[in-house]
Amino acid sequence: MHDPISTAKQQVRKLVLAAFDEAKLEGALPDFPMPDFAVDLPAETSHGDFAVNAALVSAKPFSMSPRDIAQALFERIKLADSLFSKAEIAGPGFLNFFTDSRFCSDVVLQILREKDGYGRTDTLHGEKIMVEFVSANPTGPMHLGNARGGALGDCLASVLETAGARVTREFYVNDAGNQIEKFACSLEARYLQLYKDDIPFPEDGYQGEDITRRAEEFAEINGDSYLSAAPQARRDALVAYALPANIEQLRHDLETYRIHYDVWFRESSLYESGLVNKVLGILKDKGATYENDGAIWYKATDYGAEKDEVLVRSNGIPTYFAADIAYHYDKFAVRGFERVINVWGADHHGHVSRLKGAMNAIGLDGSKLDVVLMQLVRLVRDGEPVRMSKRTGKAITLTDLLEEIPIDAARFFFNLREPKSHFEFDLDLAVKESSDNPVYYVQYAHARICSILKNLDAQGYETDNFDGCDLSLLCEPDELALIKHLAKLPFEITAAACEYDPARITRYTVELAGMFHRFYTSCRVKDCEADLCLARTALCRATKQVVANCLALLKINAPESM
RNA sequence: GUCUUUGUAGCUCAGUUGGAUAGAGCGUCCGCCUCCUAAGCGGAAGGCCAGCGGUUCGAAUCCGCUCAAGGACACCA
Repeated sequence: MHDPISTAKQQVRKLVLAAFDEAKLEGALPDFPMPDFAVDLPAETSHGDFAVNAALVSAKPFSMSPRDIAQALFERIKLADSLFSKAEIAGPGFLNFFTDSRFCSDVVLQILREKDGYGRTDTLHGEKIMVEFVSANPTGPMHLGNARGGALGDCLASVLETAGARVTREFYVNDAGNQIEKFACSLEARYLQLYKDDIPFPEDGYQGEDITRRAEEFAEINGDSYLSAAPQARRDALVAYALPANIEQLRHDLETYRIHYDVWFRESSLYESGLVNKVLGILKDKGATYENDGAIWYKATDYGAEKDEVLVRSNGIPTYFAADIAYHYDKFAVRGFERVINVWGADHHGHVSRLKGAMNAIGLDGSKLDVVLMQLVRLVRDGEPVRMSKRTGKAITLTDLLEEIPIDAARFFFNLREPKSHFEFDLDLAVKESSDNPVYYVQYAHARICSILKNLDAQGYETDNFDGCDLSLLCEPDELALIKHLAKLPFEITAAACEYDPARITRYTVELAGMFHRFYTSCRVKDCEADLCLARTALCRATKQVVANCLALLKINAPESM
């Protein structure tokens, strides 16, 4: 529950502000408030562990040169009893702070103590958050966009949990509305085609083989008994069979992908509970609707939109938009989520402001809804783009993908980049079980550590009890770099949670693996002096713990051997 | 046309919210196993941060315009 980086940053800030107050009292600096300044982690190790730009940002208001301000502050900074052993003025006026060896020792001890709890913070204070993701249409199998959305949403939820939120993972089942109608007509055509020639397939129907397969399954159970049934009854029966089967398939495929939902929320339940009508009533009472051409419209233009939207079609059936407003009413007003995050494909971006506006219109706070827009995936094989339209039926499905590449690789790759990046998924690379593939690089680090510990253990070395271990012996550059990176995990979790970017953790893990491999190459654990050996064993164990914690969060296996 | 995302090494991408000499992986070239896993490590080459202006101590990052690519603009979801 403790973040070493944030703690150190706060201490730096306090030290600088105390020095500033003293300098003001002594007349060395003018009696102005200190402007906001940053405490950064420099990329360059020679710039110390924490860099402060206070002197640069205050140069103008103080009408002084940055170096002079830095000097005045530097002379009054008291490092006694702090986490730092040294401060210095550098470059145009930065104040750089160097951590004491105690900082690194404490980090290793903290990890060994907190074990799989290391990385957790209370940043979000138990906030009740829903993450709704994938929510693929139950009219067919999932595609690669769902694969990305799944890995992203699931890991985002994990990151929020690790940052202290109470998170619900939810799948919105679109089991009502137009696409179900289309689904029914497609199934009906396939069913009839089993028995008759010259049955036309609907022009806008779902052409996937899965539809044909469901129709065949239905025929195996019911035979031709529905040939003579009334069309509506026939379609209802087909949907009553195929829809639950499809939903079960979605659930199964997602479980295979290691995604487990807390709630499967059905769109149809919004009609059954009357919530859609209730929300339409609220909008009407607020005067936010009007009638035109037999349809009920929502005055979106009153709430910042460019044009109005249909809520109820002239045929009396509410639109998806109406149901979505009701759905979000349910999320906030009925179930009391403090924050809701929806992971959507970027092709839905136009819907974001409309929905938020409508939430405001019915008295909710649209700013509590955050939508993570994810750019769609472009699949590439042999350097050629692969089309993935559901309607062509030639789509690569999530299931196809997972048969072709390991789940570890899929989850890793789909979480390697920011949601908003235009993603090019190289199938050939993901399939490769070689060092080109970064997931193996990370897993190998874990396996390597396990192997070291196993060897030490077999030879009678202590690998689990580090009482009295002198961790200050860890002072090689590669050791310090590794420990300082270990220290960043809680900070990275917080950043990933705040920025809705779980890919930060994947990248952090790759960097961590690299630092371990470097440490491994330059520092031998075995065959060195006993105290140093014990300290390095402790560092190995701590590193193993952090790699394992990250991979657990991403739901990627951490192998003991490879 | 309007809105939106993106443009950084040959390729795929980072860049800690405006900081110091712009980084990593892959690919290319050159090295490193008598030794805890070489699925590893080190080094070299590779850049007008799409372009032009602006804001200030300081810009890949912020604000305009231009160019290029993806996406959205339904009584679909």
